[in-house]
This record gives sequence, C-alpha cells and structure tokens, in this order.
Amino acid sequence: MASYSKQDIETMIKEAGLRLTDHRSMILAIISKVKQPVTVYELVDTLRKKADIDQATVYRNLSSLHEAGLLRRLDFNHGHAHYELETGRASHQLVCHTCETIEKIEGISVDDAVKKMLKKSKKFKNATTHSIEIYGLCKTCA
Amino acid sequence: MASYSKQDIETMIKEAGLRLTDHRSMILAIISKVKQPVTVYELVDTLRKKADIDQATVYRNLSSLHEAGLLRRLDFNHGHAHYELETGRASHQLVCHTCETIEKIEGISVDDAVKKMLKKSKKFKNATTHSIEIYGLCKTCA
DNA sequence: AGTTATTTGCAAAGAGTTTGCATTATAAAA
DNA sequence: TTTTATAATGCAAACTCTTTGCAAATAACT
Repeated sequence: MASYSKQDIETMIKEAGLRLTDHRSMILAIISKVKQPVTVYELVDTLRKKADIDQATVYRNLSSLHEAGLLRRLDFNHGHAHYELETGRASHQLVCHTCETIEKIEGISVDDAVKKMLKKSKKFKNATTHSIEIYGLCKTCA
Repeated sequence: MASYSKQDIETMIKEAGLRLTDHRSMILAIISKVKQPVTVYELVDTLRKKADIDQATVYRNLSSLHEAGLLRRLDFNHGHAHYELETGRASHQLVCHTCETIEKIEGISVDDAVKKMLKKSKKFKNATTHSIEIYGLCKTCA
C-alpha cells in the first residue's frame, strides 16, 4: 500500500490526462493512505472533515479516476462499491460474510493459474487485472 | 454445470429446510439449466413466460435459496447481482469490462494459493468459498 | 379438515449511484 | 495577464436495484 506525496499525486492526476482539482487530489490522497479498500460513505465522511464537498462530486471523481486507471473498483457483495489504488498488481482479499470485514493479502501470486484460465478461454485473449475474494467468517463473527 | 431433475430439485429444497413452492422450484430449475450466472432481470424475464410471478417473490426466493446454501451470489461490478448454483467448488470467471460478457472457467484450481492466503491471515481462520474474477476485454469488445 | 407458519402480490420505501443544469474553476491560447 | 474553451462542482431530482409492510393465499403438520 503505497503512500504518495502531494507532488506524486498531482503528477499522477496530470499524467492520467485529468484536470488537477483540490477534490480530486484529496480523494486520491485519502485512498492512498488507507490500507483497506474504502467505501464511498467512508470517503465522503473523511472528506467532509476537511472540505465542503458534495456526494455527486465524490462519485464523479471516483469514476474519472477509475476510468483513468488510477483507482480500482471492488465489490464484495455488500451492496456498495469499494475503491483502492490501482497498483497494477492483482487484488486478493478475505471477506467476512456477515460483518463486512476485509483483509487484504499480499505476496501470493496466482498468475500461473490465471494464465491457464486465459488459455482455456474462448471469449478472451488477455486480461488487465484479476481479483480473488475468499469468503468466510472472520474470527470475531465465527 | 449440473442439470437437475424436477425430483432432485424438490429434494434439494426440502433438505435445505425450505418449503416447497412452485416458484421456488422453478427458480432453481432455471438456474440449474443455465450455463452462466444469471441476473435477476433475466430470471424474471424467463419466469414470466411460464408463470405469473412478482419481482419481490423472485428476490425473496433468491435470498432464501442463497441463505440455505443452494445458490451462490456473484458480483462483477456491473451494478446488479448474478446467481448460480452453489456447487461447493470455487467459482472462476473472465469478465468483460464493457459488455458484461462472463465466461466461466472450470478445472483449474487455486486452492493451494488460497490455503497460503488463509495461513497469512490474521483475521480469518477458514473460508467457505472463493471466487476469481479476471477482468479484461472480450474478443468482441477488444 | 383445522391450525400455524411461510410465501405471495402489490405498492411503497430504501440504498446506492447517476444526471441535468446553472455556476465556478482549470488549462491552454492569445 | 487576459481571454477562451472545456471540465468540475453543488444542488436537487431521477434512476436502478433491492427490500419491506401488510393482507390474502398456500404449504406443512396434527
């Protein structure tokens, strides 16, 4: 989970071909600091402590940052999206069925299996990213 | 993708501790015949050709069948859930970013990697299932 | 058949997300 | 720096998917 300087973030936004706005960089800064994929609700909550920002703006920025390849959008069957930095690397996490706890696991690759699956595929030639969701009950809920 | 007889389906529902209703078995029958995870919209559409059934009933049945462990709920970041039979085996699929095409891939296991991830975890001891979503552009969209 | 708990249809509500429009801010050109 | 074109913002309303309350219908059990 990289944490970027203000400078880094501004460069990232510009190089992605997006305009540099305070809101945009604040959103990216927050997401880059947090260790877990963040919900829109959490993001709005954090942002509102620092600035006056509308939900619609948050949603629009998340979309533009996602389309520009800076953010990844994840869904854990909880009825709302989660966002994290798009690192290029795959995203692997354990997800609790009941309490929405998420634990990211790094350092274990399934790239070989993914390659095999692509080879087996009839409809896809290549892939951009992949994610693994491992569902269970966390220790607290078990 | 197993296809079950009417008899099988009725047994499954009863053994899951659920009441046997026409709607419930129709839903399970349709999902067991289709090769790809189905959306609620598709399901309602198919059901309405055979019977008079309300959306709310479909949603309620999907929930009860899911809770009973007969259905699996999947999300591919398309804004609506997909359902498939809960086979006990993991669920691996390629997902198109743009057109919502889904291709399930069977026969390739990542169980070892999943075990390693569980071992690395601090918050989870064990897991029930896992799913892999491999995102890319399908041949048509590429 | 009679009783009880579950399921159903219908309409309304709810959550999360998107959109139209007038205003404001950014980036690039003059 | 001023001007110009384009994109971002706030606000409210709309939209999609999903859930819920309630009265009537149905399934399972005695």
